[in-house]
Amino acid sequence: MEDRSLLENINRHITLTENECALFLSLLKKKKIPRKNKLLTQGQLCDSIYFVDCGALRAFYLDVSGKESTIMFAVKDWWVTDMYCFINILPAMLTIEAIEESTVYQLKKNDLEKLYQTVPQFERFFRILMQNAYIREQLRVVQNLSMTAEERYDIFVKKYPEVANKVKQKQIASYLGITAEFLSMIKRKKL
Amino acid sequence: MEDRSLLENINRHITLTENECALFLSLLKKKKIPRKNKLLTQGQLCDSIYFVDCGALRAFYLDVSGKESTIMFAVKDWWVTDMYCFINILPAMLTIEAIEESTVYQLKKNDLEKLYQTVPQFERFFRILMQNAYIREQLRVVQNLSMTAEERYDIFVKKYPEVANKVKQKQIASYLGITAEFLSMIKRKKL
DNA sequence: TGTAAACCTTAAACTAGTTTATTTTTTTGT
DNA sequence: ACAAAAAAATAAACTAGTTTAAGGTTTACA
Repeated sequence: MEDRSLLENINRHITLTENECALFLSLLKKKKIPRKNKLLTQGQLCDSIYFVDCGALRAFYLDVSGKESTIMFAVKDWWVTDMYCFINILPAMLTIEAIEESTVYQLKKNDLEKLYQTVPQFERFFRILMQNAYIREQLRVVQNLSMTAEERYDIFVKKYPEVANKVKQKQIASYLGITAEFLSMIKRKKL
Repeated sequence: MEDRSLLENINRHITLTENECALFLSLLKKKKIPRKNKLLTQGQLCDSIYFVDCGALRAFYLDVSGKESTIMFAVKDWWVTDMYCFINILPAMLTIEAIEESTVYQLKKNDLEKLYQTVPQFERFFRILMQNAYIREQLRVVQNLSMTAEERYDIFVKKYPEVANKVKQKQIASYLGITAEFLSMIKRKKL
């Protein structure tokens, strides 16, 4: 078995029996996503959540004018989906794209619901997951409201150095809510 | 008993026995917060989460330069706390203030942990609560990144009309991440 | 290995939103 | 009901971040 990182991720918060582990693993489907391919495309029904085993992905919103806003990067050990559309089983607002070749475990909405019923501990696991996600997004809102682009850039690089090294500058800019040109200016100023 | 709105809030997502209900209610402490008083002050240990029975409150972050950023408004049926500091039992980063006289139910962190153990259904309840909170914040991030202040204002008024009518304009401005002066300009333009 | 495409930089003109200051209006506590 | 304080409006000068456009550099893949 080579699903260690996923099980470790789960064991950090709940304790499962052998059988429960086996059941959980049986619901997952391993997927390999080549670089630049999409795990989810805007408009397509979003019925799955994904755990990243390796690689790096980016979730972004494409507005009518063609501008991309990066919502999140997902690297090893992150869970990713378009949560709003996943929960309400709606066509996705977000697109999720592999920045580099990635391997993910897919868990379908129906199977997750089944899981909640047969192994209620997963309610706890996802409660903690959602809690952390909420806290993270709320912190980001505070920062977007109260800080300059430069401050936000510094914090981003400090908080996610592996991501900052891996992704394109224009993608970082679109995560920070600024243009690639302005980010370039910010960086020059630092030299 | 006059705790109907809280129990209805909970029954929307989980089903409790009489005993479980009674246990839950026994952990709550009703608090009346006069207008302009604080439920939580920046720097003070945040060990409770609150359910708003009536009234209206505002959670905001005060930065070093003295600028306030409104993180959320909480009216009837909302849960509110400084989630990051609540979860990690840290001094609060946020201040929560009553905009008008409000009544809340206080639930302490320790009691919530107890509740998770004795009535695991609450894991489900708070899983759903956190999920909704996450989705809400994520949507806000998308809007902050991709929309102008005017668009964000229109959406805010449409989404939370009761709040928009109740709170001061400068508080709405600080929720949108703009100055009160600029919001004033936006509104004039609409006439 | 070459070449097209994507990315990054630079810079000048521009604009959305800020700052500061003054006046008017509304709210509040007594 | 009144005085004081807080909030809202207006306006001019300013600045953080955008837009457009051009040139230079790296990346991808045929």
